[in-house]
Amino acid sequence: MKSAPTTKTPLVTAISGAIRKVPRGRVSTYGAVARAAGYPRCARHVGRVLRQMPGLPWQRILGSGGRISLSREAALEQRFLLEAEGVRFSGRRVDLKRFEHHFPAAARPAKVKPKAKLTGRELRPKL
DNA sequence: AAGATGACGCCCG
DNA sequence: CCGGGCGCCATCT
Repeated sequence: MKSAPTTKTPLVTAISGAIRKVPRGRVSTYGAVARAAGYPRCARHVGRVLRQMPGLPWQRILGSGGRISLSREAALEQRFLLEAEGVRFSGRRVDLKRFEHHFPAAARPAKVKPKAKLTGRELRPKL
């Protein structure tokens, strides 16, 4: 097999827990889930968890801006499942204003390196 | 132990 | 709006 069956690291537990809280008819994003789980910089790992943990409402997790971040076919299925539970699309994306699930409160940021508070390109002076 | 990976996110042109 | 690039970071090989 390719990867470990159920690698239950704290990160996986926290992230899958957050994903499970997204109710039917609502959606969230990789980044939001990561933050809610206490791992603000681990948006990428959310996808990994969705892949390895069975039983998660994977279709409710979207990329930033409410866009589906899966390959064509899988994207079709995700959209289909979401529409089936009442989530509607505006073009290629879901209107997060109306369907995004708001997590109560992000657990205390797990031991993530303090690093900089700046985001994305900004922490790179590039000059 | 070092390098590669990836269901991401953000900025730029 | 879209593609190109790079930063993040836990896991996997």
